[in-house]
Amino acid sequence: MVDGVIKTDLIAVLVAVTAGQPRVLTIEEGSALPSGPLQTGHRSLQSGLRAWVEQQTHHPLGYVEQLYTFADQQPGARRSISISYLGLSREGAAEYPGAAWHGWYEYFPWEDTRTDRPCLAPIMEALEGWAGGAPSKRARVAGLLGKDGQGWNEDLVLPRYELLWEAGLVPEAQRKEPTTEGWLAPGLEMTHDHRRILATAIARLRSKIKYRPVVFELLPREFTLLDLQQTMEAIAGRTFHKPNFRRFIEQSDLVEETGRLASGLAGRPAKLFRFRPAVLAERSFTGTKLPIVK
Amino acid sequence: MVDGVIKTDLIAVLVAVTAGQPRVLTIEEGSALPSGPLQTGHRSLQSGLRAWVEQQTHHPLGYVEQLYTFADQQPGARRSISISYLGLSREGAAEYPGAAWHGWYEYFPWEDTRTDRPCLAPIMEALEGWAGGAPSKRARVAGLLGKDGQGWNEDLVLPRYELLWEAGLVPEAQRKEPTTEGWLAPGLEMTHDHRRILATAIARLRSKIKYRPVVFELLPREFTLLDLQQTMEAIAGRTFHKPNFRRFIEQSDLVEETGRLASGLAGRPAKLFRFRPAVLAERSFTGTKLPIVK
DNA sequence: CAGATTATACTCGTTTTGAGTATAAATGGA
DNA sequence: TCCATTTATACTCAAAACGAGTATAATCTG
Repeated sequence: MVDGVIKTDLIAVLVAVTAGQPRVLTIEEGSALPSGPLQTGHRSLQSGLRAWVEQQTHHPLGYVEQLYTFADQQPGARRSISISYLGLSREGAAEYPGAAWHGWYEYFPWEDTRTDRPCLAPIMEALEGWAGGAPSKRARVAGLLGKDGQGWNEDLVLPRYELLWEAGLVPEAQRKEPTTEGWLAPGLEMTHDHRRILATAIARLRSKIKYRPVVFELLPREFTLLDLQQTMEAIAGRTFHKPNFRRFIEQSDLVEETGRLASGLAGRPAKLFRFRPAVLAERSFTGTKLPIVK
Repeated sequence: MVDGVIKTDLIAVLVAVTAGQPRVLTIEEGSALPSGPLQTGHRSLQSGLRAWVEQQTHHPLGYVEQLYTFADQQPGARRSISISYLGLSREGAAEYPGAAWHGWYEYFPWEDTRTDRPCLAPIMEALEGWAGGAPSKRARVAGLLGKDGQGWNEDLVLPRYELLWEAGLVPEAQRKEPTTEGWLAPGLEMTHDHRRILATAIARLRSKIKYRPVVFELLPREFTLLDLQQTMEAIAGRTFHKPNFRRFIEQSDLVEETGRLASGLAGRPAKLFRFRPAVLAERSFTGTKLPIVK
């Protein structure tokens, strides 16, 4: 093996939000993300990624941004590099055999604070058992999970996952060094470090949506303000204060009325909006915080 | 050449702030960043980076975070991947032959808005000439450079550099397709795409410093509030309102008094501060905007 | 000791947040 | 038909944060 010469994989986390649930495009029964090796024929990293995703899922790749580059440390085996990407899109009508959309909270049930989280209590208990009397470990658990949801920071998806890994509460951790068969946190598993990559993608999207207008990649051309709010709530895993959310959207000059009304549903019909052209051409939306309900 | 097997380089942007000037560690007379191929002996990407930086500059690598992964598209040549990193540190006393700290505004004179920028007028002029009558190009120029510093967004370092590249105003652009010998923007050049990587690093740091307490990596253990302000100003390339900056720091619970006073300089001696332990253990500092002087 | 220099402490009006209430326009069943 | 239900939209109001100043304190220099 020549120094500096290495196998390179491209991995995609493709996200859509359907009916208030964020979903991720998977292959192999939801246990893996679309991926494949970078090949000589690929003109660029992104076009290589595009080729693999379209071959494996027949889903077109829209907005894409780079996430992170990992090195796999397989002892004995050839080293490999994984370059991961986050893509935003909408769930298509056509399904392709082998490809399926899965709710991302199936993989991270503790990350959805919009509803009650029955899983949280046992996780806290297991983590406190793991931390024992060590003050630094106890502080880490408290800082990442918060006391009864107090001070929950939705951006810390990856540190929380890594904490569960260190505590041996996710099956992936058992793969490398199978210790005592203990209690495991709920949530679907993935091959290799794909679940870790998904955690990275969720964190990135949760953080980015606050200061960059990327939501519109996830919505149809026309939508109601409630659609917009629920899409952002789904991603953040939190609920927002409705009047303040509207004010926030108005102030940021994000959308404009189309003049049409939504129909069919119960209650007073909502106005339909579209994103303003300046927003689509990448604009501010800067710095403001989301009006999260306490 | 086997599919998916590729040469991988590690590149470091090491930043320090000395005497109110941000500096970057370079080799080869300031024309290149420390870098080298990933090797079999390297235990991880970061440890490989560490080895190269220490070999080429004898400077220890402290806080490091990944920046971006590029693919080089050399027609005919073997494809290569570059994984770039941002490191924060302090300028050491010892110098190593071949390694040198250069002010980062030597490479991007137009990015330092703390003082007058005589370079800005000719750059605007050249860009307006390039844009001609095309409205989309004119809008892009106006949005990125602002009208006489109005609405300058310090985070857009990379888009501005790319604009200059497209307009043929940086020498790197001439390397690929040497066109007419026109006027060039001031600023030092670098090999390959190293100046582009530096732009990425500056942008990342400017953005990150607003919502994460990373400054302390750049300051000594004890410092005055003015030291802190000037370090942040150097990075942002802007000046802040002093009373409001102090209020901002107090509110964010970032620092605590050490009880000692700075000595030796003119004027009333300043209290010395240190970062609070909770900050070093990665805490909030979230969302707030910097008190920029208008 | 006077003046320059730097640090630090307040003030004050404006904007932005957080939280809540009131009214409007549809649907659906009694 | 009418009334309860549901959803949308429009205001209100106090607290906190922000932007832009001014005033005072403690040093050094000559």
